[in-house]
Amino acid sequence: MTLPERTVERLSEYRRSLLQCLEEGKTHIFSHELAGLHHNTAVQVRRDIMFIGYTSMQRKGYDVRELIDVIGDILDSGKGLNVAVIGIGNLGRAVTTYFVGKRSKLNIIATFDVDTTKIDRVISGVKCYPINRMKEIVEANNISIAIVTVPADSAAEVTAQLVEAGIMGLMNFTTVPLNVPDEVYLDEYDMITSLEKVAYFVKSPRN
Amino acid sequence: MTLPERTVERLSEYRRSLLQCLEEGKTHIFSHELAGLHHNTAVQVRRDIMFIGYTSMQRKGYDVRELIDVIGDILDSGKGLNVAVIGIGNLGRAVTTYFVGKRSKLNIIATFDVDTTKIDRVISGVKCYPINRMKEIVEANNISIAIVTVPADSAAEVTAQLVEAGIMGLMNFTTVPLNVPDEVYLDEYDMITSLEKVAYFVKSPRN
DNA sequence: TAGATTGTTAATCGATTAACAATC
DNA sequence: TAGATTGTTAATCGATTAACAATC
Repeated sequence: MTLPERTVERLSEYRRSLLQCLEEGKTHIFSHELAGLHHNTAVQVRRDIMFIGYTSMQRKGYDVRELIDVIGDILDSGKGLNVAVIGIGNLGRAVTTYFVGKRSKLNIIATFDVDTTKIDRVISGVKCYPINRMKEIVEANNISIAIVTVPADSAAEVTAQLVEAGIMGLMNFTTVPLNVPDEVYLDEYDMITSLEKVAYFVKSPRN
Repeated sequence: MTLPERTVERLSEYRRSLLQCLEEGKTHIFSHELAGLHHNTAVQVRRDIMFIGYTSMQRKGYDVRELIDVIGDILDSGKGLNVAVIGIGNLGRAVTTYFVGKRSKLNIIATFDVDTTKIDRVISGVKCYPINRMKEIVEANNISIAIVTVPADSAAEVTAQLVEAGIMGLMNFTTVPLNVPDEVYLDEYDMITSLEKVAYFVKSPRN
């Protein structure tokens, strides 16, 4: 059974708030409290948690630690997945440093770039490889997810290589839409669109 | 009348493809062609275009140049809006260089940072100011949108200052949810959530 | 004309919210 | 108990897709 996309997103967000709570020594949390930490309602929270089949300590709220574990069972694969960042400009470096160190089952274990001066450099503990060794490294290290932060004009080519190398999930941060086969999961994030959307709603607020 | 959020996003994407078409000398485009450039159907494209009230040269497809203009009338405010980037680490620099130069009615005209060594530095032609001059600079330059790329632990404080300075739209790239008054438009983008979502759907493909 | 394409209404799908009985 | 909170069904909302008449 597959969860709704939006629920998956929120569970990821809840988990981080819950980890924060744990650090602060909070052992239980009510649905309305968790809702308050996000832009969200208590009903939504309860429904999301219903989806994953966890039930609370009635009357005391959800057990923070247990809920973290249950969300982990859903979101993390058993052993975790390996991730590569393709293109190590400002954005690639930002994304890499962002993720490394975050306790997570998702491990960034390689970066790639065409720029030969970057090869073998280590960014936040992750080594940079030449892009023509991609297939070899991806296969050897069982990398299943790629984060694409290359310039727009090389995006299509790099994507074809990634698919060829057997990547199963892709995050696209370039400004052009990518094309992948159906079996590859693609998440497109377009900053320009997001900013233009903000500009639109700043001017014409949703009454 | 306010357009659906998803339609606004797609219009922004269409526009960039159309600009690309224009450069390539293409003067007209069919709905199914435009759909093919995005992950999208011809019906969706026509419905989006219906919303903005543009009608095509029947039988020859949409006039590329005209459609660009009509989308511009909807998305761009008359004179354009001014934007600031708050926090000029890797991500802040990436975002700034990303936008500058893109022909757009959205102008990044200032960046801010706490790090005194960065003050007065110029990134992609945009000057960096100390964060304690925020209100002054925002007001003097009529900045209405802020892109927040500061570390998580200063996000809340910076946001309060931005709201106080009169910012009307906010893009949040930090890992913590922000709180703003109702009249301020907030777009949250969370990379960690996006990556965890990709990981989830890689493992359990939507049948 | 026949075929391709459009604009628009109606039906469907997916996600959120309202309502409420059950529990402590 | 009364009040707070939960889990879950039903209603609503928003966005996508199907269907189709109209146009060139």
